[in-house]
Amino acid sequence: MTATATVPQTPKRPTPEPATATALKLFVVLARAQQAISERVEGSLVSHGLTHTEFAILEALYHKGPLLLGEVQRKILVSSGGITFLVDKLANRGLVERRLCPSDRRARYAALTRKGEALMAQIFPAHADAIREAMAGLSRAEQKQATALLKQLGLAASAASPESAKRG
Amino acid sequence: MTATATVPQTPKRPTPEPATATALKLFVVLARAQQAISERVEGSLVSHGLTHTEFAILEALYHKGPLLLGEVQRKILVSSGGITFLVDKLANRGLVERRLCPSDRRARYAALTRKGEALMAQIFPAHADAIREAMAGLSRAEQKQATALLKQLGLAASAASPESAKRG
DNA sequence: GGCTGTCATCTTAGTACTAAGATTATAGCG
DNA sequence: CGCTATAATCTTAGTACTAAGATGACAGCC
Repeated sequence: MTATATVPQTPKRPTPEPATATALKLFVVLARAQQAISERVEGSLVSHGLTHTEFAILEALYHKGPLLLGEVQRKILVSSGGITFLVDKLANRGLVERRLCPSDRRARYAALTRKGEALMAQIFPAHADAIREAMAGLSRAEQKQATALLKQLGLAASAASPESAKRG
Repeated sequence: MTATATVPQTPKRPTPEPATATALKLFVVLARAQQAISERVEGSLVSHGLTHTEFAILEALYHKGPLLLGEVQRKILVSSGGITFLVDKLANRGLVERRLCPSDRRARYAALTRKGEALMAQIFPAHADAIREAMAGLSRAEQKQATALLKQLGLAASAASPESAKRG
């Protein structure tokens, strides 16, 4: 690890074309906003010993009821190995259980246990509040506007990308 | 691992209050859009054997010139251990080098090597193109609108959150 | 019924990064 | 000058998840 003494200077780089510069700017701002929001909201999950992804699983089951592991996987966008790992962890904590599927012996449903239901009933309202507060930098109308723009953006980006469909 | 046979059913959950529902929706859409965009853009980095974070370091150095490790860290929002780890990796690949700081014997500058400069000159235009294409779901005006909204959102979320300032 | 391609989940090895802490150096005060 | 609090970077142990692959089951065709 050789370190060299020098004085730093800002380099000259080619200026991007305006349409590209606009896209680059949005890219950076989008990533920053998402990170800031996530960190803000994740704070309320840490105190319950839950990662963002674990919570996402609990939330999906809470609102949708029992789901096949593959359905959960596709809903929260994790790998197949990841869903096994995460459901194992939640099952070990007694929050989730696996159930047989009557029509397909390969498949398994993940479902909240009573303990998991109780936990979600307790923490989901606070989580929703944390999200509401995190979004308070925008008015309700602005939030709807942002939602419409981002939905359009996300759908277009997903539609043209094979990566979004491949996860496992 | 006990699995129980059952028929899945959708549960009844309390309906969130409208302002909260709007915020929840934006939260989901924001995360989805960010993930779709990231996956789309990261595809072009993988072929060069670079992770998103590695590339972010290279890009920061490419545009700003040599930076103290702590400056890089704060710019790309990683932990202090992370910056050491990542700069080590990039240095081992000959893309980045550490340089002494004349005024502070604790500090180190990270700087692109000639090899790193050449790589960035090669791949940054393609990366910028990938971003432009990923954002093509929105018109230029819509991109600017989204940028303004997200900037406001991100700044407000960061300002009220101590987590964004703590990264060590 | 047998066969083949595909699917659902699990297993395994690996990695990108974090949190906590250690070490050395600096800044500021008395 | 000495002391103390703080700062910059590195070290270490750990973890959340991925990619690749394995295993058993299902669907559809002949």
